[in-house]
Amino acid sequence: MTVTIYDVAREAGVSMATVSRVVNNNPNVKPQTRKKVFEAIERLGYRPNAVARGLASKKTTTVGVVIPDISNAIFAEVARGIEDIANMYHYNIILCNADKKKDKEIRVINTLLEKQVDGLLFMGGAVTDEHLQAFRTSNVPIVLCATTDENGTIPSVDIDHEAAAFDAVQTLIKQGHKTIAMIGGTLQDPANGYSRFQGYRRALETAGLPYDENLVRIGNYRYESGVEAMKHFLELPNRPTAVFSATDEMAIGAIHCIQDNGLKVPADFSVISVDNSRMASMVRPQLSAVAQPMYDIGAVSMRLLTKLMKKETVEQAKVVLPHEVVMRQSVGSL
Amino acid sequence: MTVTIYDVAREAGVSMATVSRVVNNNPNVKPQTRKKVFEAIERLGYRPNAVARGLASKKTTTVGVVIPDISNAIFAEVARGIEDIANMYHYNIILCNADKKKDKEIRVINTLLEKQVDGLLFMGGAVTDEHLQAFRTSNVPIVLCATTDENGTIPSVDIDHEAAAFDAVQTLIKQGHKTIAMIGGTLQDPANGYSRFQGYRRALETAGLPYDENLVRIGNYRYESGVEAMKHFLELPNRPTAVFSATDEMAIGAIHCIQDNGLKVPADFSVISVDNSRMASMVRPQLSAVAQPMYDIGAVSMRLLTKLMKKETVEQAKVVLPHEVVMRQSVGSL
DNA sequence: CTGTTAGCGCGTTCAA
DNA sequence: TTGAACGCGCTAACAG
Repeated sequence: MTVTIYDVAREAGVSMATVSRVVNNNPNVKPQTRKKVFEAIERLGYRPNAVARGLASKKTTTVGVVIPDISNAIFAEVARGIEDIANMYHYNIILCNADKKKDKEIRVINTLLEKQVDGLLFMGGAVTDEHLQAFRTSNVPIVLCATTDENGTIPSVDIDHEAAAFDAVQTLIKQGHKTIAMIGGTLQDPANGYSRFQGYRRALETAGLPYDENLVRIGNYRYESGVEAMKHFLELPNRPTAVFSATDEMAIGAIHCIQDNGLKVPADFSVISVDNSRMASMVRPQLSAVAQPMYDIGAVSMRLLTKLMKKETVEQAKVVLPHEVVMRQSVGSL
Repeated sequence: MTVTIYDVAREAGVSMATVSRVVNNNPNVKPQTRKKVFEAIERLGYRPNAVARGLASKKTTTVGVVIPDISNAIFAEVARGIEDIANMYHYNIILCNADKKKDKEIRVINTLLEKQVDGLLFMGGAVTDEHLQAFRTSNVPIVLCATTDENGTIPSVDIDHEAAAFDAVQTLIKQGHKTIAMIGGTLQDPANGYSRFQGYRRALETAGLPYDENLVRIGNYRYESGVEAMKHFLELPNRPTAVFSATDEMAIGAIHCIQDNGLKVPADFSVISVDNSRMASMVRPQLSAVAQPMYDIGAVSMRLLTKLMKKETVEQAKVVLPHEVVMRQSVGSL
């Protein structure tokens, strides 16, 4: 049924070792022999079995990537960056959604390891001791993508979420805003949640502005929770004049909530967020946001992983990519 | 270094066959023996090698999915549907972006086959003879996802793109519109391009409306091409009163173009599209669109693939999922 | 219920 | 430059 390396060897009148050599581009083969083998391969329609190869060579040329949710535009962008670079280095990726749920994450990490991936890209929620434990039982390199572990022992590539949030809020402050609300993520989420909240507080503090817990609402990163949060702010006695959102989607929800209440952005409210997804320029007014280079985060982390897999020495195992605030139309001065 | 099934066997004082049995939940093992084996596994931290298993059993429990572009929200949604069901049936997915480029598609199909995937989900552009050729050399089931081949010989799951477009345009016609423009995709793309264009024409014809090629522009499915197309329409002497877009993104681009020119939707222009992505309700006015059940397309096609992989007989190898027009705010009567 | 024995398809010494 | 032989870690008969 399936044609193997033996069949090719017989057809070409050589040994299987020779076939293996030409398939793997080993230079120690006489050109004429090589030609004979290629012809036999062609004639038989031979397709190398990567599983057998993986067993023999202990390399699968596939890497595992655990991602929170591929249907989330932000992560999908990262995934594309990963796959492009993986492809460039002849790796394939096994993709697993884990929804930032610890149990699911641990589970997929293990099945990925069982499948003998050559490396692992982890994009998840918090990196707990259990994660560390699972990582430790593996002998393949791992890089954290768009996350970091607290003690920073694992290679990672991400932006500085705290600084990004700080810059966003400071932008608002520079425009004269003094009552600034925040729509955040759960503080359990170290990157998008906790760090961005810290940046918000530090910006307030630095400017000598008071912190008011009534001005922060925790959302789930999605559009709807943005409008919910904004509804709350609109009813406040000390209504804010600006809002900082941890994600584009929530920011857009907030903007629409404002507009639906007959108010205007940025005339009545300024809105800024972190992400700068494609959607930011696809709404009116166009959203001002701190740009997170999602594609690059994916690409760079995959590139880093290839180096690790080749056991190359890497100078910088913890890379922090730059962010930048891109001003569009949703922020105005007071 | 790595602990194998032999090590576990020795540690537990049984044969490797027995270890294999308990690992694979074979009932023919005395509970006590099973317990001994589990303990040994625990003690040694044994992790089954899926590659070796794959070689021996000729099954990898992984399926290949070739997708145009994971960073496109529509496809990402399909991918999520695929992965959820795959996960449910204990399959993993190897994801490959192919950008609807034939060469790239053929290439990834082959590497996927080399990796001995148990099945293939193909989501691409046109299914050419070369594709058919590549499919034929494989002996694993294949299902087309969000596409169809013309002669319909390959199992597939999709919506009826022609009918979806027809319904969208007819909605416009029912509101009294008589000059209706279309922003389409390349006619080379059988599903999103050609079929939707055919639906547009049939709707016009059915209503006795003339077809004017000046009223159709080909875009690239993205926002920017939507605004470009709309610019063109705005300058026409016989300016349309409504536009049908093949995708949400282009529709939103058109809406913004209209608004930026001081006109209003739906007062001055009605806009409708096919897709109904999350974005449709995240713009103002909210976009009316024919809903395409992307998640379900992914889920159903993966489910179909599992049946095929189990060699179950499937009644319906060509499933057409229903679409529905969801009216929001971007369509008004003339 | 358990163990023995063949492979699965290929990479890789080691000799020749 | 080539071939023979072994082993990668596991499943799957087949015996017992």
